[in-house]
Amino acid sequence: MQLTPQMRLTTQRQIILEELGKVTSHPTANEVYDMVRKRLPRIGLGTVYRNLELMAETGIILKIEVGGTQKRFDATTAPHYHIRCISCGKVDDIEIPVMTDIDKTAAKISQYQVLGHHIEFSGICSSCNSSTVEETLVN
Amino acid sequence: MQLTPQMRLTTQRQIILEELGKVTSHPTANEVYDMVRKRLPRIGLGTVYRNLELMAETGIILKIEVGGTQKRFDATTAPHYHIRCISCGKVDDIEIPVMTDIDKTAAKISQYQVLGHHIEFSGICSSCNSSTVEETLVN
DNA sequence: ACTGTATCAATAATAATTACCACTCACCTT
DNA sequence: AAGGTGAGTGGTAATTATTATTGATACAGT
Repeated sequence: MQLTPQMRLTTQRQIILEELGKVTSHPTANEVYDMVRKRLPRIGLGTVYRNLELMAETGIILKIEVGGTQKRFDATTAPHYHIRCISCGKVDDIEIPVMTDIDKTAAKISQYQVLGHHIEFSGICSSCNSSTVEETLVN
Repeated sequence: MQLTPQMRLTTQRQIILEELGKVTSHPTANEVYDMVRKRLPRIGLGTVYRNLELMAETGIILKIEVGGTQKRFDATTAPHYHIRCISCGKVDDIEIPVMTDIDKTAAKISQYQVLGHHIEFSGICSSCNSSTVEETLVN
């Protein structure tokens, strides 16, 4: 973990980062909390929020603030796109090559200083797709 | 407004839709509430939320649920992309041609049944850009 | 060991949205 | 046009996700 001089490598931070790195999904703060709590039962939810936010600021992890009501976090910082299941809310990476040129196109036609872009696909994941209509109605 | 048989055309709905249609920005529910309240001072915030959600479901308007903490609404339902100012949170349309082919590419390489995609650019809008650092600190 | 600061866990506060409920009014039937 | 009915409303409470506060604790440098 890239630390600034006054930043401490605490057990909580190590474990939050380790657990986030273990999964390929994009957990919410609460899901990270559940994962970390198995190893650190006394950790506070606020600590998880604070540190995920902090790591996102320093660029160690990625904060995905897209569809859905909750923020999600991603240990992979290299630019990539996401796909969200509209049924269960799960977010996966999608291996579509990143379009580096459209930022320039955007800059030309808009009044904005363009910093980047993100693509989010929406769809239905395989597990939700195999569910029957009856099961979907239960959710 | 496209109504289902048991759906009623109330004054509230008409005015919400009218006011949303007047602006090219993408107001939040609360901003729509402020706009509508000028003509219907006794309208409830819940009514605005309920009807924006309903109109988004029936496809009359578009719900933009991407970056930022609040949902935003758009009277233009034709597919198009957005650009968000990371400083003030404002969302504008961006006139980049919609890529119809990448959904098929996404479908091929993912396990999902792909339904669509959305691109959100991020940047700094002209008014925020012209602000001095001092002014930015005040916000 | 002492002091200053970073971080913690617990909890309170906030922001955005949704749910609830008694009353109202848009629309159908006559 | 008048009456009946249930979808919709406004006001408020509840919920959800997140952030701030606080007092305690741990660590680094002297």
